[in-house]
Amino acid sequence: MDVVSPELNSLLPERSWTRRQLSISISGTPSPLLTLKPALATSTATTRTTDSVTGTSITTSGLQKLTAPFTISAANHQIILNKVAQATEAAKAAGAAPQVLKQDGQKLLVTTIGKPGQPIVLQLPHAGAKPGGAKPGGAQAPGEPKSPTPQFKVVTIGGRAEQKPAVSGAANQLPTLQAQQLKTVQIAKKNPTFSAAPIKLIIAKTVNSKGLSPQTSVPSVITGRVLTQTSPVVPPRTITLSEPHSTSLQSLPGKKIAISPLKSPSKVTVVSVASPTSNASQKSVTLPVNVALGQQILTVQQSASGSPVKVQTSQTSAQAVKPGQSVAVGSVGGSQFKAIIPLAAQPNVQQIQVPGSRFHYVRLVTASTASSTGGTGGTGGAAGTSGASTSSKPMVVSAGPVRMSVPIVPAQTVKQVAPKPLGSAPQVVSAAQTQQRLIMPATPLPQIQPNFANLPPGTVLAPAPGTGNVGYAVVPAQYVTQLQQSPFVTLASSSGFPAAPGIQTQARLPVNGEPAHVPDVWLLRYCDCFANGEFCNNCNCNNCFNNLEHETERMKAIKTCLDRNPEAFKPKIGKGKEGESDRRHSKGCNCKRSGCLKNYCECYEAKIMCSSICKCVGCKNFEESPERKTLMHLADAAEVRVQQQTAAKTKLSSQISDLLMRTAPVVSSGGGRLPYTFVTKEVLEATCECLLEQAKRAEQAQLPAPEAERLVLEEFGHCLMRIISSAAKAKADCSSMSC
DNA sequence: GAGTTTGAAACT
DNA sequence: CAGTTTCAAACTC
Repeated sequence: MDVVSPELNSLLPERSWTRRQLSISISGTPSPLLTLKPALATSTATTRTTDSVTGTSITTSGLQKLTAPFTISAANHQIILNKVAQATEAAKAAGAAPQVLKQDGQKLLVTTIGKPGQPIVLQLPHAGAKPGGAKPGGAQAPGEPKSPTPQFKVVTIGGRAEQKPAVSGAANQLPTLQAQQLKTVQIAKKNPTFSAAPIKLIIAKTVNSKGLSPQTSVPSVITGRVLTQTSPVVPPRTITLSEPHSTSLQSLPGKKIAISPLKSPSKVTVVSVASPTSNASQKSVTLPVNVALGQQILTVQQSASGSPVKVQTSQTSAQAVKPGQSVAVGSVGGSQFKAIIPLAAQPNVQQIQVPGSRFHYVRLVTASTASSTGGTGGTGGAAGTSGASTSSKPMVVSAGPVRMSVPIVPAQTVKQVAPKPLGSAPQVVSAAQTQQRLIMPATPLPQIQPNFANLPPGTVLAPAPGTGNVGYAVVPAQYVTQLQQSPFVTLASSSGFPAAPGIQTQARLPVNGEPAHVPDVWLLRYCDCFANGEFCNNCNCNNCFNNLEHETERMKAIKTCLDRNPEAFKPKIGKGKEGESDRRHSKGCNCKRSGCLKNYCECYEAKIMCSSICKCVGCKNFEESPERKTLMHLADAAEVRVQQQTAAKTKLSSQISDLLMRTAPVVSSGGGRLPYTFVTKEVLEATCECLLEQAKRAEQAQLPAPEAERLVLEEFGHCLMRIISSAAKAKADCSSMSC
């Protein structure tokens, strides 16, 4: 479950360590404290760094006792918890809340992901330790005692006693774990800004509601996870990982945030944020932990802006992700994460990819988002989203129906949302600008209520209450381009959804006000782009409605499809049942003639074998099928041949190119280097001079014209002969020199 | 490239 | 649930 190591404090503004509290709450959950699922040993420890405390039981404030032996030593600034796993296992068995060690308001969240019986060492900050560059240009809350920000060398989680640097090399590899999902996300480096306000770290996540525990239960549709630092004085401030300028996230050293998944208490998700101040800030930081089966680890790493981001999961191979791109892990409907990475190139457009959903979403952030100052935390189902010094608002996922939204403008004001170039502050095009047009009254579109679980195109992420005119639209990635090109403008309206306060709707119409033709939904059903939740782009489709110009109609079609089949936009290929590691078709194929050995078969096309849920006839796409084996062999052989041919072609091409380069004489002809080209500009000029000279001689001799022409032609022939002779000689010389 | 085959999706 | 329709991709020639 959600676990936060003390290093999380390094994410926070420079504040007194002893007054600092870290907590994790799920977006939408009222409790500001860490809602740790006790599936694995997790505990929250509040310690006093001035004293050395040893014992076996600490009464927590409202939480459980930590019965495991522990040692808190101020001398070495460590907290050693022994066999916490066992203790927390008991808590788990009892279904109890996470354990907390609490003294003087200082709280450490400890997880025992590792083996039972091995101690957990938490490196506490040294008294008087300096922030260590953790607060570049940060602001501190007025009146707040200025205290050094602790530097955490290491927080070892998972039964490892040795301390490791916060940023380590690739040597720290997770051990091979079965049924474990390792997810590594790098977060683009962000400009550090600071605020003393408490910080919430939100990792949006689509949640399978079935796996939600009471503590993490959120409104049924969507949820998020929030790491919260609470303060009795300053209202909580929320920062999402997606914030392009999220403050302390990148400015504090050594951050490892362990977050447990919402879905299942048996899973543990670890978010590790590398230190940007470290020289190895871009290196992979992997928390060396032993994780039990079924655990899920999400490692969030920080990297310099502009550097590629790698996403590593246990299911998919590493792939390069550009800064600003969203990184998606997991799959829709499961315990997946939606890690939102700031879009470096377009600060006000953040792409969000929902794992497995094949959708590419972007978050549109307006200037008001960036400039808005401070706000109280979220209310009700929606987590707090206001950020005092952040340039963009955290994505807030809320319960209930979610509706597409763009930055909402009060009254009749129209805002055009368009990606801005890198470096430019997010802006909202005001109504006075030329491209703005008032399209339609701000009325809700109740018919557009996509289910966030499915995250169809146009899903809305609502702004937090009290955050002003800020909305978030989750739209397909193509939306970004189309927003730039489209003559349409968006008009948002207030939401009428009681279950989703702040969720707003939008409606779009052509600029000329003409009502868009309602497309035949049927036409969209067979469009792969539409089925994939994408806008058509460079397709050959005629009268295409799957574009931004027909967004309203498209949204209706989406809703129609979802009404008909709530899983219409979910990927067909997913993981099998519990224990089935292989992928399989969610519905199974229905082939009759192809024997499931042609690409007509969706199973075969996905390179998976048919399963028991398939209704195919004469299926030959199973493990022992000789036809399938033969086909596989043939395919492999064909692939080998293609590779060999490609290699041969490449080699031949290279040889020819090399030969031409070596045999080409160094003869300049108009700047070009032409092989065996001797008719250069100089040769031509010389030849012409010879011909002219011959003509002058004929003229001086007063020869008749035909005779003069004959002399000129003869001279031309002599010139050609000399050119040819020179070329042959040069070639012979080149051959003799083996050049 | 045109025509045919095939299966998914939607409809009845 | 079965049959039909429609469609687009896969496939064949």
